[in-house]
Amino acid sequence: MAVTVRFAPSPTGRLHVGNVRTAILNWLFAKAEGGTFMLRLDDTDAERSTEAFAEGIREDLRWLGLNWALEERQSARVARYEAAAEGLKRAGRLYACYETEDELDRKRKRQLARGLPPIYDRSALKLSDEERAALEREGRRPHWRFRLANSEEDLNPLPTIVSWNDLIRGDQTVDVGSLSDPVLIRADGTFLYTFTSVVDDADFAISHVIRGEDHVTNTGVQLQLFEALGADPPAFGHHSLLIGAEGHALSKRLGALSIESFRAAGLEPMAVASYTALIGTSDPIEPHAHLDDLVRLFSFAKISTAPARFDSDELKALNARLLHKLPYAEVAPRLKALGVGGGAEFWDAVRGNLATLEDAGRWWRIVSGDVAPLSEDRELTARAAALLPAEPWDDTTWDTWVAALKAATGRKGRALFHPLRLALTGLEDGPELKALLPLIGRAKAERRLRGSAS
RNA sequence: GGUCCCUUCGUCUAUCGGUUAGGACGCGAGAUUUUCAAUCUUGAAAGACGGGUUCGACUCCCGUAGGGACCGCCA
Repeated sequence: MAVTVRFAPSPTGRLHVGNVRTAILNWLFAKAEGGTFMLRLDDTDAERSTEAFAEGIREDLRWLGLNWALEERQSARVARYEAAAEGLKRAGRLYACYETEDELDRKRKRQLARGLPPIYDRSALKLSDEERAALEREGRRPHWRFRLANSEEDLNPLPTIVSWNDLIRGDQTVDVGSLSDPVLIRADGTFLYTFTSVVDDADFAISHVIRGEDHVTNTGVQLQLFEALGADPPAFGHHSLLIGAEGHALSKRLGALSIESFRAAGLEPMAVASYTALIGTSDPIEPHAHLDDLVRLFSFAKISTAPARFDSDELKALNARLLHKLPYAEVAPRLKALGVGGGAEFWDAVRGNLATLEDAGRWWRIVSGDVAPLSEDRELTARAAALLPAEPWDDTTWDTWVAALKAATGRKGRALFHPLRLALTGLEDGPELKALLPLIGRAKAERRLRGSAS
């Protein structure tokens, strides 16, 4: 069977870590199986869905390198949903309800107050044709519910326990007998996610649905919908959700966790991809330079069922580690775009000190641009300037120079190197001076050691 | 109120009845860099709690506690 998976965000916001974990798990699985990855925009909520968010989501996906073979949007498939709904109505699985949202809300509260589960009581099922007509005359428009199998109400009881073998969680069961019949069609005639998702999964022959564990009960309902629609259901896999570093639900301050913000903070897409693909799995969370590496690692068996903590400090550290191991060839074009020169020699000198790639630009300016030196010990740096060897310089220059300086001043260790670093770079810390010195060059080095900006 | 899921070093996790409970990140130490960072080596660090079952439980069962999810005319 051909593998086809879909990532189905609703364009009501930008992508965040949780979303992206679902996206990348789907993408990785598709690639591992030589299958198809589809982007489906679930925009049935017209109130909140916007084209700007849809484009933002595409942008986020592209930035991560998660390409999709086809794209669909649910708002364009209404005719198809109408046809499917007709079939359900004919089969008696879809029934008209006339309660207002207010009435339903009160009903739920009453049930809860009495210690009962807030389940729809199916009173609409008992309405006579005359009653329905009267309600319609009042101006009420019906919304439609899908009648779940329920042995209590059915003359020919269907089993209420729905089960499947979850790709990640193993054998799962959901008792739909304890669930409300889901509303599939709003009073205004528009369709709800539970329904459109199933119709689409069937129509596009989705073979595997990989999503968050917040959907496990939905799966019970949707499995019944597949059956009612006469469609073969896909396999399901539900991963755990991410929680915050403090150990509580993540959903709160999602803005700070958007992919957009990671990009703005200068994080590497592969750091974000590595982190989201590996967190909550038994593989070590290590930086990988290519999505292919993550594809090779992918396995449902490695995905844990316990919620994992997302820690942005860990993401940042992973980003730094990724940069530290990246060879020059991988970053050369991007360095050029940042206006960074110096070739591989420069990159190898500074990469161990980078938190983001932009930092390379900072070091390039220190090496090639103007730096206001900090004078901690004018006498020492003046002696140092006088002892600077003649050019040409190479990677032995530093050792020769330092040996001479040490002999002349008797200084060593921090007392010797700290003033030199401050004068040469204007900073407390940074890459090895031995590698930096030839990059700075004699003229600049001398002026900086003498205390003038250069 | 109901249903489902989870709980091993600080963090992500391995173990699928018998292990010195392993790895990775982080942390400590050492080496190297005659400074800082990077790098290498090395060390400390864990089975939530209480009951069972068993010759033997991290592993199986029950309970407790804690955490997560769902119960929408959101997705």
